[in-house]
Amino acid sequence: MKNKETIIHEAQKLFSLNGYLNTGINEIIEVAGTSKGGFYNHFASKEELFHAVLAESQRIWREKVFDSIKDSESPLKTIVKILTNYRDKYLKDSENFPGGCIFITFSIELDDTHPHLVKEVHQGFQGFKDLLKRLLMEGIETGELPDDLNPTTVTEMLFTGMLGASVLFGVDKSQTTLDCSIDSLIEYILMLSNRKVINHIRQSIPVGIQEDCFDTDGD
Amino acid sequence: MKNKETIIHEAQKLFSLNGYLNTGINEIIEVAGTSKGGFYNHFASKEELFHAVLAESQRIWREKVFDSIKDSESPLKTIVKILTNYRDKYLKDSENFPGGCIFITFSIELDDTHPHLVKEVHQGFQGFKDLLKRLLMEGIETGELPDDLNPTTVTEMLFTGMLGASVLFGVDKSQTTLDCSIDSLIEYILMLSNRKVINHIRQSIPVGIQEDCFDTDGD
DNA sequence: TAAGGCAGACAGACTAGTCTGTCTGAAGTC
DNA sequence: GACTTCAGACAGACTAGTCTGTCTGCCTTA
Repeated sequence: MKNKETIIHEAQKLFSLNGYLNTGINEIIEVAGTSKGGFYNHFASKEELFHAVLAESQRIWREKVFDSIKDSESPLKTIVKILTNYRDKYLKDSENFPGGCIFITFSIELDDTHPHLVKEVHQGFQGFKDLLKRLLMEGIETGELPDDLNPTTVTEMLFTGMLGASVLFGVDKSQTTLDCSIDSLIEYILMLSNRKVINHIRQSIPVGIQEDCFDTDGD
Repeated sequence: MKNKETIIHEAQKLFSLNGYLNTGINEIIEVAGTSKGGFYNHFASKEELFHAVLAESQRIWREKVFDSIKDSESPLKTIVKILTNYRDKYLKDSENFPGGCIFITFSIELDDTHPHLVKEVHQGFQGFKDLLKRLLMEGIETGELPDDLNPTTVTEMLFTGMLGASVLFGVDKSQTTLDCSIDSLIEYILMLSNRKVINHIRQSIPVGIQEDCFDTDGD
């Protein structure tokens, strides 16, 4: 591996663990086995390294999350495959991302202080949400999902579930917890796929309702 | 407001926005309208301030999230109230937490580099999960929830959903998105509360299943 | 006068980035 | 093949500025 690639790879790991702002150039060059001169020969600034790491992370993310997904497969199968890929091939990839999902780390760390850096990250989030929504709408078309299902709501549920699972995994590093989180999401989307039953349920639950729809104790 | 309280309050806001490591003492004392001497007269170190801010944040969190929750209410009502409180009274509280959930910020930022600082945060996460699980089990006892519901799985789903909603809200600052995320969670728990229907669904969906349970295109 | 609270100069360790010089290996010439 | 030239990768001392934390002394209040 060339020096530049080594720097990107090691920086990616350190950024994933410590964040961008709290990883020093000195730390990076030490781990990468190079020097200030070696570093600044390849990168004009730390920020340029950030963009290189982000691009590489996105490449790996796509590679992992969309692994063995065929266009011919049903939309629902694709969503489930994305969820398991995200869990097993991306989040558990401690070689590239030992500190957990690097996009969440960047986002939390930089969104209020360095918005220009995370703009790209947020665009990635939005793009992924759009993809999920598109798959859900395709699922409605193919009949796998009920046609009164709200794709926006379900997309939000899936996406926040994935974000939350990553955060929690970063916290306790427990693969069991992670498995459970993602399994719950899969269960959720499969539950929705049973059309007759779900139609009946959803009719009685408008969005935004709070207390008055379940009077079990009759107060 | 006394000088010490002002420092804690302003530090809380800055930590919420920039994180702990990336907020300087100079920035804090400037916003708080004091000086190094004024600061170190009240706090032995920046770390001592961290603990003071954390304690204050936890106090506010409890106050907001458990606001107007009565012991007499049904477990399911309590869960829904916690979810709406979390959204409307805690996450939208830009006076105290302009940068979003401070516990997630701390957790993401510090879990790999300063584990001793976030230990308390993670204990708080666990305590809240335990509370949710207890409420779910109570709900099963009262008959609001089906008795074959897996409290661990549902707890995980609710908790990761809340985490994810906070992260996403921190990203796009859209109250609409936040409302949608939390509404989806409420919808989810209400969906589970319909016992007869859910029993039927859940029988056919074992945890951890992936592709082979929905052969819609028969390959 | 005594004491606590606080302002701000300061120390020393850190940061990102610069600059000078060295070393290696490829290309060109005899 | 032997020698020269030179581009560019790289090492590491350096600058300028930031960080946390210390210390002295002033100012207010009792």
